[in-house]
Amino acid sequence: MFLPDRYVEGTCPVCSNPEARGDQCEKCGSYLNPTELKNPKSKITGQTPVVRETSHMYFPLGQYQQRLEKYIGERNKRDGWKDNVLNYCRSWFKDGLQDRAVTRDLDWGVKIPLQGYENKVLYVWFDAVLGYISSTKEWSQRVGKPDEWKRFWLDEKTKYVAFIGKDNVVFHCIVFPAMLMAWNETHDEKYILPENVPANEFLNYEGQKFSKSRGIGIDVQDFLARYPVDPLRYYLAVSLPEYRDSDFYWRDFQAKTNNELADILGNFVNRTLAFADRTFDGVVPERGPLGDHDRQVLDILETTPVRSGEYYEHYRFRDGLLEVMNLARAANKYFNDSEPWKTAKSDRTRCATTINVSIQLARALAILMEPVIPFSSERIWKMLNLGGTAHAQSWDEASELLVPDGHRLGKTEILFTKIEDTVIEAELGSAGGGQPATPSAQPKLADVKPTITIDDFKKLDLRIAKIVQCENVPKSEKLLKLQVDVGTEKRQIVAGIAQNYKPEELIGKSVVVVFNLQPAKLMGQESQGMLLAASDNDGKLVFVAPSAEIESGSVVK
RNA sequence: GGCGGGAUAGCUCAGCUGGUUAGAGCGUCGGAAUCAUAAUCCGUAGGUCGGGGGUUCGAGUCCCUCUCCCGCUACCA
Repeated sequence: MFLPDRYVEGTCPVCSNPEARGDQCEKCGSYLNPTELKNPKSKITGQTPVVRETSHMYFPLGQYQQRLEKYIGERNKRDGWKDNVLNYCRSWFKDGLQDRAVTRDLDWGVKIPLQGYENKVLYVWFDAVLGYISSTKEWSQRVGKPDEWKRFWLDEKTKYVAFIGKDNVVFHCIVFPAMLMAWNETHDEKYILPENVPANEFLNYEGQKFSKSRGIGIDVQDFLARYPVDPLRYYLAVSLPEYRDSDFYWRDFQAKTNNELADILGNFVNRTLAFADRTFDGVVPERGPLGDHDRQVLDILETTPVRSGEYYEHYRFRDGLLEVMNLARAANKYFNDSEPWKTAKSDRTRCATTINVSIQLARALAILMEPVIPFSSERIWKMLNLGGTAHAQSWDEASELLVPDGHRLGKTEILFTKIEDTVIEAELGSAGGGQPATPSAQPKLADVKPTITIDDFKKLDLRIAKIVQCENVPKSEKLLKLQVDVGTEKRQIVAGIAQNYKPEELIGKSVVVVFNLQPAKLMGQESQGMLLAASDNDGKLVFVAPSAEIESGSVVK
């Protein structure tokens, strides 16, 4: 078989690290080809791999370095790229871009659609980015407009922004643009290049990394079956990992939903419409002469779309959203300061003006919040009984007072339901605060291996061994060095169970070992065999032991 | 161990090329108000900007070092 690059191990030509992988040296970070390694060894068998001739297709990435640097420089100047993205790219340019093989000799993956290449597949990141284009083509066929995809990829006026996580910067800033440049050189169809790649950091879950296999995190389907989508969208927008990793905390989710969405935004819309309903029979009252309070809040209304829009244009979503929420806060203050419940009795004109302006504010909020909470925005729009959709309104006209006097309002309803403590506690598990939620999905079992014969099994020589001595392996996090008695002799076994057992608690214990395993060196320590242990999905690990006392060296079969 | 990213108010985070009394949202506490999903509004408190050096007239912001977190990776049960 052809070894995948990463299964070839050898000495790094850059930093002489003896354990560099065929695709990358972990020590110095260099990206390598397997043949660049000195003393290459198969990671599977330990044998020296033989270089077998095969033909691969290469992408001449090196030829594009200058153009890529120019391209990124220009786009940065035009659209302001993020520092972390630029730094990442610079380090690549500094090392010099290398030509990259874009095919692999694997039996899975996207096949090369050419004669003579039946056994080859595309390198995963080469086809993944192309999938962006393929999927729009597929979509346009499905909707019966086979050319519609061209609007996305071939129209110079289209602004292509790649929203990604920090681990994908190189493919979206360097590899994919180079691929598109290469195509554009020789074809009449000219593809557009990313205008910006505002990579985010990572979103974690209750202080831990999201992990599907370990069941850590949220299953969106599952989540949406229990909660409406808008609070999640709001929470994600407000805690987006724009500059550093951030966390999804259930407590925080609850607080943002209750204290911000429901209390500030939802309550303003509600108190305004409820007031209009009761005092003006659900009809927009006439806006009279403006007072100081009116003018103040209208000033804020006027600048909000501009300021917020400015942030959004620069991919600063948290700040953009904060500006809009500040408008909602100002609206509440305005309502308070104007005291319409008093002027309703003392100064009807004044009261009418306050409510009129408040309704204009509600309309503006529906439009300005729409990118983040589209469904709730449409609900506000309906409550205001305005035609069309909030989505279709012009951002810049959000600040105009377009709800006419005498307009009949729709039915008022609660916009956001608060999340009770008990619900959050249930999510966190009865064990209580701060703990990650128990995975709702079934734990994933290890892949089932192919059936073996009894003869295969007989190749294993399993024996009972008693641990007579045990110590930590220096500079290792997982390894313990064991001296075991296997009846006829003593052996040294290195086992990766240091995170689950302390050396002293193992002494005197009987375990099962693989007696005829080829010896290996781990962290410089000779290991003559292998200790059997069981592990679960959370990395918990227990060694296998006989159920009763039995002589060391006994054969397990 | 290697590589990378962090460490700023109780919490979540902003602080650009170093420059006046370090900011926001939420939370705390006190007050006002009562139209509203007990929602709102005002005010208050709270930080040796992880520790220690250094550069500088001046550092959260630059350099060195240490500590601690997190991730990846190597150790493969």
